[in-house]
Amino acid sequence: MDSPSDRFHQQPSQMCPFELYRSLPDSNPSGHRFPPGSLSSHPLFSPLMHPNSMSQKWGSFRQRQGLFPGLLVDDDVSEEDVFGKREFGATSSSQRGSGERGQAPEPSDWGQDFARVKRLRMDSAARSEDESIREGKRGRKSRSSFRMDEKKGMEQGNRRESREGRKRQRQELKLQLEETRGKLLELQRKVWRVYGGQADDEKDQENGGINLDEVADMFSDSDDPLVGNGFSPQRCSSKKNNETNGNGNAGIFPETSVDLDLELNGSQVWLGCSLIRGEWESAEGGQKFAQALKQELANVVAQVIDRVVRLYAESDPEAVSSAQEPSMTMDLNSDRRPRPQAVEQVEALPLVTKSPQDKRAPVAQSGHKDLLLPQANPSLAPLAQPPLPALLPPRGKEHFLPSYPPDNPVHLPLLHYTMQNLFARSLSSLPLHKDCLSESFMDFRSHNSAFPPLPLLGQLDPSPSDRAREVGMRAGGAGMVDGADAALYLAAGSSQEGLSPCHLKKAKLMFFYTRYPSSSTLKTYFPDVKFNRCVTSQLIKWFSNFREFFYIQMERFARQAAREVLTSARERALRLGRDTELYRILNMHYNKSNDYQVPERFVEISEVALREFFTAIQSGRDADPCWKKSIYKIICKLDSPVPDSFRLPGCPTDTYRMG
DNA sequence: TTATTACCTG
DNA sequence: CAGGTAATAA
Repeated sequence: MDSPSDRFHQQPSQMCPFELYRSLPDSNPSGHRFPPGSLSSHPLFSPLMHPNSMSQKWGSFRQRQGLFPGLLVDDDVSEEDVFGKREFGATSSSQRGSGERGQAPEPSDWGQDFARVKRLRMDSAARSEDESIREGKRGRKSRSSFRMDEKKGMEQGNRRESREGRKRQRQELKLQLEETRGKLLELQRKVWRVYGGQADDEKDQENGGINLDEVADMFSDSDDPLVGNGFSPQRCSSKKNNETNGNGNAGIFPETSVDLDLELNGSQVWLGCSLIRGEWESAEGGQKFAQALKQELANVVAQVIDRVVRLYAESDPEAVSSAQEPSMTMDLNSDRRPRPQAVEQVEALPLVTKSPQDKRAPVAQSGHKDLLLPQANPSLAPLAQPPLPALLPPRGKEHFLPSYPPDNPVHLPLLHYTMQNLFARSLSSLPLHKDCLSESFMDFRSHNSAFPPLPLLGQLDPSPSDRAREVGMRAGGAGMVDGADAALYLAAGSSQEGLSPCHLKKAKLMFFYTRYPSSSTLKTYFPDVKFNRCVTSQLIKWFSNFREFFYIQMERFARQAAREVLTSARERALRLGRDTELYRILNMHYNKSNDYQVPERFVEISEVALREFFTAIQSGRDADPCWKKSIYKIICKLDSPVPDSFRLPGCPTDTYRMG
């Protein structure tokens, strides 16, 4: 047999750490990866769904691309800028030259239509400010209220005349709006086709309809019923805009800022990934697309962390100074804190809440650590309860991408947990699917220069996942969110000392590679755990339990095989393919959520163990009270190196498959 | 002594 | 899966 490492390194080669992305263009009939209503399900339009990001990101994108000169006017560019300084038609045609790129549908007529409507709107807006405000308020009033207004108008004929004229103007405007609206909708469809690609087009036939309509809604006046949509937060905010901004400007392009939990620093996303529209259609388009998504997620994560760190810094005056250091570049020297005994105390009492004096975080030098420690404390729950108010000025995400300090694994996990907490909490207020979370976490990992993209995270497990899934929620899961993984992240975030269900899950997956991990190995692969005697022995105990289960199954199936009379049946029973019952049991035990591909190596080792048990039983060695020892010895030597991805905090399982 | 393991039990 | 215990090795 090859050496363990050799054989091990063979198998995971073709795996893609972003399997999810890679499979993006494929249609997914079951649709469980991108359920309707999930933001992630419509990556193209997700920027559009965010009132802010829509205007900023997509706006800047199309500005860069010069795609839709007509639409340009309603973006960040002020109206005066467009109509006052430039002649729209000229602008339109000149931009068209650079913007067409050969394949875009001719948008100039739409743009001109749009400009006409725009002018009309400008005219009416130019009347007077208060008037237009009243106008807007009146916009949705009933006819009776109009009549009341007219009665008042009788008193002053001039006013009435002008009002009549305005009314006509309004109607005209409305008509044109309707017309424009239709064209906009069409335009949206074309944009969708151009950017979404044909595959997505077909894939999203079912939920794509909703999507298109939603986008159309966002670009249209909000007379449409808003009930029953999938994105109530955005939609509601958009509607609010329309109602409060009477003149309807905001209704057409709801770029008005709404304080969402996550505001994306738009241009970074699209500009950062150097995406040219044409590339989306090419073969690599999917991957670029995925990168765009990744980057967007990373941005979100970075900003959220930034905000919460800031928040916490504000809530803890003593930590402010450290929190205002450029983000999370961990102070590696923070361990030379003047009160090392505090650390000792923590380590000695891993399962006990920290003493109040430790929480004080007395020295700014150690601020990062202390800053984040309480995140784990339940008392901090109120921290992120409000939907994260003040938004920080966006910072580059590289500030957050942890340059993972292998020599000092204590700090990063805290950061990681902070992210986990954040995301877990964001779950409640954002329509993000938990897939997004996992991906964003992985995004951090994959951006980590110290650990290049993980090769081990593999393809779908060919074994039937149904049975594996019927277990449902994790047994030990603190299943707050409907997915075990999200819950695990949450749980992991709730204590930086001691072991969480997430750690248990990780340990189980590690068992696929190593049955007999040394304590130093454990320390290496659980960098987010504060190791003390108790925690170490608990981890060791876990692996002991894993082994116990493993060997019990092996012996059981070996005896079962030994009972077979026919040699063929016996041989069959000693095979351990991925379609066998024994495999299913093992997978169920160590990979309950079935979101990790069982390494081939583990299957082989299991079969070795099975056969060893079998031969021992066959030869009657099992009469010896310590007959298993020799088998243990054999299995002990078959440990494989654990993939590097396990060095990172958190579960390495949720990267490529959710369900 | 301490650490690790297997085994048993709940 | 954790607690307890005994055996064993360093």
